[in-house]
Amino acid sequence: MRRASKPGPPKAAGRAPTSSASEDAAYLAQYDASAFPRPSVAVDVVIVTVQGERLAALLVERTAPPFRGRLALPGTFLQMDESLDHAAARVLREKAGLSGVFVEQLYTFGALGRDPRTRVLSVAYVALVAPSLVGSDPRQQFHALDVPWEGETGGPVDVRDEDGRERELAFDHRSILGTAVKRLRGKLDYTPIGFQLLPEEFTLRELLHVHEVVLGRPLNKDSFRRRMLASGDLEATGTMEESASHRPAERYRFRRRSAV
Amino acid sequence: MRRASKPGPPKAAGRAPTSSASEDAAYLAQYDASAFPRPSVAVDVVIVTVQGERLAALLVERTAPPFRGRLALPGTFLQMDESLDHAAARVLREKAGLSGVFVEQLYTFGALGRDPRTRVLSVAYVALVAPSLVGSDPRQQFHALDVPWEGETGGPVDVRDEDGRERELAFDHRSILGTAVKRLRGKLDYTPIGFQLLPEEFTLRELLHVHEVVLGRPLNKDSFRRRMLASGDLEATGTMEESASHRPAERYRFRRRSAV
DNA sequence: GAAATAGTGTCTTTAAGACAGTATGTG
DNA sequence: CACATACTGTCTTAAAGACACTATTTC
Repeated sequence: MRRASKPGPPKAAGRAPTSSASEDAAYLAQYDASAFPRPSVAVDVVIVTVQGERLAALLVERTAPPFRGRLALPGTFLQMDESLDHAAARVLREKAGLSGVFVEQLYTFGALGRDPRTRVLSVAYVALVAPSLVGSDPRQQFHALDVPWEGETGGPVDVRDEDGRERELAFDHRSILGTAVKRLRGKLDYTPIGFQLLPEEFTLRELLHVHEVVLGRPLNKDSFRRRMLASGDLEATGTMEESASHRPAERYRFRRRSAV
Repeated sequence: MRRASKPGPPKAAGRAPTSSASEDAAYLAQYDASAFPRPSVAVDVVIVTVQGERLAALLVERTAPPFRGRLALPGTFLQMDESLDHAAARVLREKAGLSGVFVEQLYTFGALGRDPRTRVLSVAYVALVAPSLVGSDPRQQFHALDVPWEGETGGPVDVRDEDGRERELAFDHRSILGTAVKRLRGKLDYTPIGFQLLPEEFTLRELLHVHEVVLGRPLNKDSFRRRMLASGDLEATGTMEESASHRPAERYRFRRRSAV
C-alpha cells in the first residue's frame, strides 16, 4: 500500500490558483445559458404493486397525441425550480394520489427517437406501494405486468388490462418497465425491499408471496423463513393474523422503514 | 395464479381508438418544443482504473470558471443529435483518447444548486479501463481515490494528487465519484466486472488484487480461487506469467468481454 | 375429524474459511 | 540453498434445501 504523505499546507504548488468567489460572480453575471442546446427532460415513475400472483404498475391512458389511446407511465416535465426527486414525488402525488412511499431513481433514457415530438430525455423512477395503500382514487389504475424473461435477463415487459388483453404502450415505456422489474429483482437479493410492497404488519407467508411475485419463481419456504428471521430486519408484533381457514401466523413488522 | 383469458381480437372495447399515424403527423407539425422550460444536460464520465493499491479516476483541471483550478470529471454537454450513450463514448474518445472500454450509465444528478451557472443535470457514466490501456496520452491524468467509508455505505470520495495532497473537486463531483465506487463494489459481488480493469490475459493473483482494491478490503485467497474457477467465466490460456521472482502463475482469459 | 397452514427439529448438500503440504520459479 | 508464490487436498463451519413431525386454527 502506497502511503499518502501527510497533506501539506493548502498552498498551490505549480498550479494555477483556484478561482475566487468574486471571479466566479463576475463570470456568472455574463454567463449565457442559452448558448447550449437543451433537450426537454421528463420524469416518469414506475409505480409498482403486487396484485394477486402478478406485479402491476400504475399506467395512464393517453388522451392526446402522440400515442393517443395507449397506456403510458405517469410522468411530468421537470420544472426549472425543482430537483429530480421532487418531480418524482410530485408525479406520485398529483398523478396517483400517493405520498410517503418508497421511491428511487432507476435510469435515464435518452435514445434519439424515443419521443416523436422532439428530443426528450426521461429520468425514470421506481416507486413501491402496498396494495393496502391503493384505494378508491380513480387515478390508481394498475395494470398487470407479464414479464417474458426469467431472472435478471432484462428486456421489455408486456402489459395486460383487466380482461387479460395485451395493451400497447406509448414511447419506450415497455423497456422502462423492464428495467424497473430487473432492478427490483436484483435488489431483492440483498436488500429488504419487499417490505415496501406490504402494509406495516404482515406475516412471513405474505412476505414470501411478495418475493415470489417479484422474482417470478417459487422460493424455498424453509430457508426463506430462516433467512428472514436471522437477518434481524423483522420484529415480531406478538399479534396473529385472523380469519384464515388454518392456523394463524404471527405478524411481523420491518425495523426500519425508509420513505420519501 | 389468475389465468389471463385468451387475448381477443384487437378491437377496442369501450376505449377511445388509438391515434393514427396521420393524426400524429398533424399533431407533430404544430408541436412547439419551446413551450416547456428545458435544463441543460451534461454527460460526465467516471473513468476508473487501478493504480497500485488504489482506485484512480481520470480528472481534468478546470481552466475556466466556475471552480477554475479544481479537478472535475471529464464531461460534455449533450448534443441534440446524439444519444446519452453516444455522448459518453464521445467524452471517452475526445477527453481521454480511449475507446472499446466498458461503459455503463451510473445515475443522474439533478439537485438544484449543483451548477452555479444555470440549471444543469448531469447524467453520469462509469467506464473501466485496464492500466495497460493507459499510455502516454497527456489527457490521461489519473488521480488516486481515497474512499472514507467501507462496504457500500456510500458518500463522497476524496481525491489526492501524485504528492498525496488532497485536491478539491468542482460541482458535486465528489458525490458522483462516491456513487461510482458504491456501484462498482455492488456489481463486483455478482458480476465479473473485475475483468474490465485488467488486460486481456491475467493471473488469478492479479484478478484478486483488482477485487481487493475495488472492495477496499482483503479477500480470502482460497475461496476466491475456487469461486472464480467454478464460475465458468475464466478460460485457461495455457501460458504462464514470466519474470516473477517466484513460481509463475497460469494466465486466464475472460470468456465473454462486453465493450462499447 | 379433515383440511390447511404455522412453526420446529434434523439430516444432507454446498460454499466458504482455515490451513497444511507440495510444486516450481528466482536469486 | 532460501524465498516467494502457485496450486492441491482436507477439515471445519455456515447456510440452504429437503423433509418429517407437531401445533393450531376453521369448517
